[in-house]
Amino acid sequence: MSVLSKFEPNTLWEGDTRDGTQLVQRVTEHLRKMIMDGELLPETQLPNEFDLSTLLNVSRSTMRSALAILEQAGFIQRRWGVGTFVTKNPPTYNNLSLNSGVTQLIRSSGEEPGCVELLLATRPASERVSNQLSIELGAPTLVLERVRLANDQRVVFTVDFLPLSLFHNPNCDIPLADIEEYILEHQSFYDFLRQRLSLEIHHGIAWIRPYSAGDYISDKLQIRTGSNILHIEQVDFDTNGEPVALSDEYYVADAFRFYIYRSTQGA
Amino acid sequence: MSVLSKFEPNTLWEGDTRDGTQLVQRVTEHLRKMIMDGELLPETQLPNEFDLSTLLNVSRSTMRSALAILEQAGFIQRRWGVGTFVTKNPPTYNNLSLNSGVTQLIRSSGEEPGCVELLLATRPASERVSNQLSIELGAPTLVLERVRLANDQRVVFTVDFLPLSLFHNPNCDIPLADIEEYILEHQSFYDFLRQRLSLEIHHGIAWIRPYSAGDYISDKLQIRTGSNILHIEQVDFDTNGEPVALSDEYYVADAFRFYIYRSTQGA
DNA sequence: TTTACCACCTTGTCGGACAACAAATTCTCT
DNA sequence: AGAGAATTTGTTGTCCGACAAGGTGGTAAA
Repeated sequence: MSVLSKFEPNTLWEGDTRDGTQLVQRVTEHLRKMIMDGELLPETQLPNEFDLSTLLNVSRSTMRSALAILEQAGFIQRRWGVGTFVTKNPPTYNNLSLNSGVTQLIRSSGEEPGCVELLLATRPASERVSNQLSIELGAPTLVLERVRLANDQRVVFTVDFLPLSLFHNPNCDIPLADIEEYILEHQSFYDFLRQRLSLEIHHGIAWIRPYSAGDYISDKLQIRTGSNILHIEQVDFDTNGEPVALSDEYYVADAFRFYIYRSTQGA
Repeated sequence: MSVLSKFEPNTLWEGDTRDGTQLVQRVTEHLRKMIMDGELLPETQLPNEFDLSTLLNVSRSTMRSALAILEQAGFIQRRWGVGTFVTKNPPTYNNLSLNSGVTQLIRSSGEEPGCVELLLATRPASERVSNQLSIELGAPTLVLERVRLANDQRVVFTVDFLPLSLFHNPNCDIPLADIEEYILEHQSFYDFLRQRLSLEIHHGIAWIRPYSAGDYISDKLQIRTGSNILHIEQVDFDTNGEPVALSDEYYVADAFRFYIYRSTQGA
């Protein structure tokens, strides 16, 4: 009963075609958020599919698609003839499968994000950058270096590369100062891309490797040279599958616990 | 046309209720395998949903659920009113979201897996082990240490912990020698659990961190003390959500490239 | 030549029906 | 009264058919 009531006030989004996202995605997102926010505790049984669909004002088909996605991602488990339950250990915290930015990662760890030693510049694309972003070698790119803070402690050093053509083209011309101002205030590059360029990041592909801090990075993070570092090299793609940004993230060892839910299917 | 023909010989699995797996899962698995094996190349358009469903002999609803899962996992992309396409960069290689064992990881990298310095023993559960496996502190556990080879090169050192009660209880009693023999021949612990104990691993939760090789590990992997190591601590769960095994995997830096597909949803 | 419209193909959503499965309940026989 | 079998109930899994909504390309009109 009390579980049912949690879904009550959601007759929303009926004619809500604002952002073009699909119904299934919005329902999936809604339920995932309820689990991540702790509204639906682990091991609680959800209402049956029919009730759920009527409560959220969608058909059972769409509800089932959403549930299938959530099940594959490890948030819920469905038992034929029994019911649907929130997983015992849903992948809520620091889940690498969810492409949240560094700022949110820090915030979800319950700490206060910050930023120092911001450095904004333009540089010609190196071979690696040009390959990953599918642009010409030497093409001008925007480079954004930041030392990220969690409760005033240096935990991550990030370097972002974006083709300069995104900000400086016949359609728009955004001065670097605007970008710097926005980043200093909001801290999130994703938000900037969405709000100012209406550019939506669809997904990222990350490459994870252990690393040893060189002089430059150890200086940025104020740790000893040779300290353990987790290096994440990530390329972000837009809805069309085109690369948008290349990011290098250097994490101080054990500053965060990164988890991955690994589905055993495909052998 | 040639794309259609690839689905031809699959009127299978109609009355095939062998393992109790759902139709949606089998279809998902089938398509994912086709993509991973290169039968469906990136950016190729799939047949429309109706044709696909008839070709694979399932309803359109089932097909759609499978497609939803594959889309969320980054293998395909659907465009309303246009069609369904294989992603530009499908997460096929060394995808950490798929819980394949080390043996298969090595094999999928095109190298020959091997194993040396196998060590099988029983030890009382430490605090960490007892916590992760939900067993009593000091309860007897099976410990399996292995140095894994890729083309005769030492690349991973793995340590697996399993409650001894799995192998030694009123229902069954498997001597350690049997386990050792099986592992030496087949190398895969997952296979052993499935075949001999009919225990299916449903998923795992991995924790990733950079590490520095101590004396013991550097000796096992024959690298310098203090070398960079990628440490993956993983707990595997069965279908009921109960923990089955705890594994520590120590990867030589850059022996493999680990990728993760990160979906940008949930912000 | 350019533009507006329209037909066609695709995916998205809906609603209902039935099958398969699990658990609780009831019934029956001892 | 107790134990086991049959039934009922509730849930998820699968199927079918219909229509809405978006995209593309061709066609006809301006």
